[in-house]
Amino acid sequence: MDIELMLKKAVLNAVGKLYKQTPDEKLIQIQKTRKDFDGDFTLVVFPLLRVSKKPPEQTANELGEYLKDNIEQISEFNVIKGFLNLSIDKIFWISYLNTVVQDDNYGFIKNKENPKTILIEYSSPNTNKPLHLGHIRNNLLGYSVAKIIESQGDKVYKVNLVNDRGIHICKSMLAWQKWGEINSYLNWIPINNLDSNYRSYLNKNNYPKEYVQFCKEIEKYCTKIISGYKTGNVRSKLGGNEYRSELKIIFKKIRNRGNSCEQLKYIIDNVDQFINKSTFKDLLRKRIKRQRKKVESLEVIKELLNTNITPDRIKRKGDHLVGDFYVKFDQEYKKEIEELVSKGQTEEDAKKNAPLILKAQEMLRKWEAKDPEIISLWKEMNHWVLEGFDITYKNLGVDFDKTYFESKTYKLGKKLVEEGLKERVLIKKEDGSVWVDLTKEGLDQKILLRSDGTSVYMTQDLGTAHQRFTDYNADEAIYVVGNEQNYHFQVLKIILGKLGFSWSEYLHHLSYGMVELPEGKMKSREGTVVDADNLLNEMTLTAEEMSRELGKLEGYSDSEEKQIIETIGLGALKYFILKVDPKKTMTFDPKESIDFNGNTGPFIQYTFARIQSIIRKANDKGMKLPIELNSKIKISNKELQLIKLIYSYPEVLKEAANDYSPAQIANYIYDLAKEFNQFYHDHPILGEDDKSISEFRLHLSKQLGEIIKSGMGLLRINVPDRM
RNA sequence: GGUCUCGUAGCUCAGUUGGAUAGAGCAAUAGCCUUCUAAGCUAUGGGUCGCAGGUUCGAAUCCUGCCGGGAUCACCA
Repeated sequence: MDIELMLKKAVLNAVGKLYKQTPDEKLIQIQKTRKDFDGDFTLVVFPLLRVSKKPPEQTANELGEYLKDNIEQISEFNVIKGFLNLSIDKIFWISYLNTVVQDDNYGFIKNKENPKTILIEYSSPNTNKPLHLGHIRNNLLGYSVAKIIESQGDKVYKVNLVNDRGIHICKSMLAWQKWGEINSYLNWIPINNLDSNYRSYLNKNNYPKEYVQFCKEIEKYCTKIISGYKTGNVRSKLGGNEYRSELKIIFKKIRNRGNSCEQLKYIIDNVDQFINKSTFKDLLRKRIKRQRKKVESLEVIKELLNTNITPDRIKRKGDHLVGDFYVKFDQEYKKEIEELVSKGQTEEDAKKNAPLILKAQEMLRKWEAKDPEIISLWKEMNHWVLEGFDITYKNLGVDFDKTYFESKTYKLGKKLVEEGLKERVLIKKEDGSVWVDLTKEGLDQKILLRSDGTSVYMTQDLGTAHQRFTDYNADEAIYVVGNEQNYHFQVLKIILGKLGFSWSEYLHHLSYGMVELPEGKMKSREGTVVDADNLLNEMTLTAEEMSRELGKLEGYSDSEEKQIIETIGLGALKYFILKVDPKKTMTFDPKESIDFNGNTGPFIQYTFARIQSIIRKANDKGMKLPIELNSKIKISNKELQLIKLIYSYPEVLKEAANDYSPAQIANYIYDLAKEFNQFYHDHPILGEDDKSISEFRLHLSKQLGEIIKSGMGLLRINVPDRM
């Protein structure tokens, strides 16, 4: 039963009876009474004055009297200025709570009539660099909105469109070809810039297996020889003391390099020197025949060091490795531009003429011509990146029903354009390029096919939109894409409309604001990006530190500990991002923004854990929840307030689904948790003597816990039973 | 320059189908752990809702102009 609807009808009825005139339904404004006034629902009477033709206070009083006398659930009313505050009988609220407790999917809509099929695209990464903070917002939003819409009974398909082709990936490929030898890579990659995983990995001496083997071999041979000299087993004619001292020097050099990381670099840098030393080689070859194979294996290792790096060899996440090369490309490209400028070219020309960019463009052409060598490199590098993304997605807790690749879809849309030309919706210019004229819509002209007949981004998006709607027979499609593309989607929608697709009006752009750092925008070229994997890691570390400090991790096994800190760290991050209205630009301060007190994820998780603790204790006591609550008990204002909050949950979900706004759920849950903590503070639950009241409070708490879990679940945030 | 968008407490954000005295958290200060988890609770201070007009019973919310920040306006994606 919807009490608000009932009230509305009652008021309509009352006005008709009292003033002999039925007002427009829109004039009946029922809203929840504000906290600082008595009452549950408020009727704003100002709009009704036209009908009543009496002053506001009098009108309100007359209506109040009538409603109190005629509506069973209305127990009290009061009038302040032009506001009629109505109080609903507490018996109603208690019985409402009763029905809610018995509903396992409270707030969710099941078996909706005519459910819609809705596609939601999010993430849409480029395969040339790892995911960053902006992607985190995108992914969390996309996943959460999908869940929220699903909760309202519609069928949702989550879709990812991976941008795996284009000049950007060629840049990484080219840099890999040029500076990808392991030797070279380890030389230019700034060790300090490597992520913490990699650093700790090096410090643990877990070198790539080839290096480990290499170092071991060298060391083994050398000690063997040296000890041979010492014990006199090696005859002097085989080498003499000169070898011995030489080997000693090599060892000393290696060992003087400080940490293992630098030792490794030193060995790699000087591998030629070691292996080519005739002394060393000859010694191994001639004098220790049995070791012949090992000498050869040294050659193999040398070979390996001169081959190109892969994620496997260095144990670096593939997306990060490819990202390294993207950055490297940019650095070298910049150098070339500077050089050309110093030789007298304008910057603009230099950007076009730099050899590197020309090569990258050539590579793209080869790719389009399906050059086998390029294609296989492209496949390999994309594979690395996608493997890396999968890990990040898994850590974030997001997934997809289907992944589209631009390499397969980029040619789509041409047909649509051709048809558009036939229909004379589009125009062909003299040079053969195809445009759409949007000047009537207050926009510019937009190109759809280049003069050489190839498609642009827009063409492809037209095609994928069409394909998706047909693939899924969808009713709506939502694109979770940053607000920098507002113009693009505006145009996309108009063009699809012009091409005659009626579904174009059901294409929504969920445009979210950028995530900025305190210093301003994130810029990958300037290194001011917050890497997604790093951030997730650091959140967990902070959570661990915090929990230890508070002594919350005592008495847990390692795996329980790990689970708790991950839940908390991730919860803090996800909540922080999702509580902000999607469309707003948000600021993220890595050091200060992430808090565990106040309006945060951990605060809510903590509240949930508290409730679970009470329930555990109740079970221990053998307390059972009654099927039917005693509706005659007295309940406090705080308790009433909590029931009213529970009452509004379904409405919050509905609004959040309509507005694509997880933030509304986040803020609601925060409210709920805050109110609960206040209630908890001064209402004993298990310690209450009156059994009916104790049962009621336990009931109430349990239900609040359920809603916290359910709401947080829609934000993809887990809640721990204890913390 | 055109178009779009945002501007609320020192900071991060709620609040906008027009409704009562504009709310939280962080930071600051002062309190509360022999009782269900103190990642909690209570209290204090902190505001020209960017500015100026307009619409009306009533404007942070709607309209216009201005100021300030951001995005976008490629035969890039």
